[in-house]
Amino acid sequence: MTKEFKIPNPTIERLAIYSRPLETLINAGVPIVSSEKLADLCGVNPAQVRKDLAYFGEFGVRGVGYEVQELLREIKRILGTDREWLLCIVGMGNLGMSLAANDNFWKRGYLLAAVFDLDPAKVGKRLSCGLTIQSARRIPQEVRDLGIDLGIITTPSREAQRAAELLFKADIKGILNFSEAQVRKPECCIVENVDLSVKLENLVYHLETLYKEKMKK
Amino acid sequence: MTKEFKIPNPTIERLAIYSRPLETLINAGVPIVSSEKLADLCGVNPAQVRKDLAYFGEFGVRGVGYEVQELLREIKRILGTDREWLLCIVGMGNLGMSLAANDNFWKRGYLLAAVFDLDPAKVGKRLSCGLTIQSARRIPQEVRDLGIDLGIITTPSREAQRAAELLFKADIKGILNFSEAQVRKPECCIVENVDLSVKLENLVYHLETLYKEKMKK
DNA sequence: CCAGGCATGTGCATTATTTCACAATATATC
DNA sequence: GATATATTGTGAAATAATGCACATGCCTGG
Repeated sequence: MTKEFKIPNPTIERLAIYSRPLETLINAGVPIVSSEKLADLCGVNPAQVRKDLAYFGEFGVRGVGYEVQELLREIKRILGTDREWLLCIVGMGNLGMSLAANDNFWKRGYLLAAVFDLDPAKVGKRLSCGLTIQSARRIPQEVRDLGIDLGIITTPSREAQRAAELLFKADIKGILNFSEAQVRKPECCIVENVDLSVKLENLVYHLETLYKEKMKK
Repeated sequence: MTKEFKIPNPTIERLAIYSRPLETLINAGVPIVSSEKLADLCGVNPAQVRKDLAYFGEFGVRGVGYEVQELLREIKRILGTDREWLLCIVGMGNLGMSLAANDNFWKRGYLLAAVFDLDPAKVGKRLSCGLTIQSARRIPQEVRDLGIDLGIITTPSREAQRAAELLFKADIKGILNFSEAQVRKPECCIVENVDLSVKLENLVYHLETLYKEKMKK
């Protein structure tokens, strides 16, 4: 099939999800996995798994299942995580520092190439990963020079726009925005927002609703 | 209208999103906001804003707009963030520590009541917020005693299930799971997964796709 | 007190996503 | 080699979410 048309966004997110248990299965030496098993491991519908994969090709063998290693390789190729991506972090507060030190990020072929902060007091500080915090003013230059692909914004909300502008100046292609602010962006740059409290509030809503329903009965 | 039936999940997530610029507008002393303005601030469609709100009542005035303070109050009431929620964090690695210190979380009426770790070496360490890291073994007892509503899992993936089990033992109602592992859970507990690398991979996919398309032309 | 303007609330069409159900096709068994 | 069994790939149905377009109703100014 391999239609390159209109892949649903949820499909992309799930492909990343699928890759987690696949890694585990590889470590466990499991050679083959069925859509049913994989779906179960990810908490989704088996037909969903098959359809998601079918957007990109026929990776399975009927009556058998999917070869685990091959499937993971294909998913990585689809997502683009089979090559190295250079990243930088802007905003070395708690969250920024924690991401810089977070294995889950860096073990998957992402390479943290620079870290910046708007606060002069933080500039010059050395991280355990070997990088030194640079002034955010250096972003346009440094991002270009190093060929950084992607920026992560972990500044306070009020500084997020400024951080973003600096990244735009370097013609950065993508931004992962952990601040709560909506960032105004040029056409050419993709911004993905990750608002951690939204998830928390979502959870609270569902708990509250559950509780209210219980009260009614 | 006030149908309490079948609220779309995306609606809930957006309500939380709407509350961010509303806080800013309040600080700026703006009394009224239109669905168009709010939609613009959040990067969504104005009709969407109106429809989302309409699920829960009529909060606006036709020909005028929404009273900012009242709207925020209503949204908080809907989400359940108008009352205090007690939280605990399990897994005091980089991410756990960073969340514990993250204002965005605690300023919104959430109260961090306890922090735990499975690693004995970390137990006893004191955080800047005043809490002391406790052994995860104490979770069932402590969560009950303090009446903690909600747990945040920031352990490595391989320990996530164990952390979750301990929380289940205390009959916790909700879990925000930052590990990459899918957690098997009983019916009565709501688990919300937040996989930070998924977002990164999503971004990478879109960049890669954009790039490939550019190559074709 | 009425008319004009404006922004909400909402029925309905459209679009997107999920799930079902089954044909297709591989392997294992006899 | 035929048959039973398993599991994929996929069209079509069902479900969910979005966005349009306009009737509705409030406010202002004359």
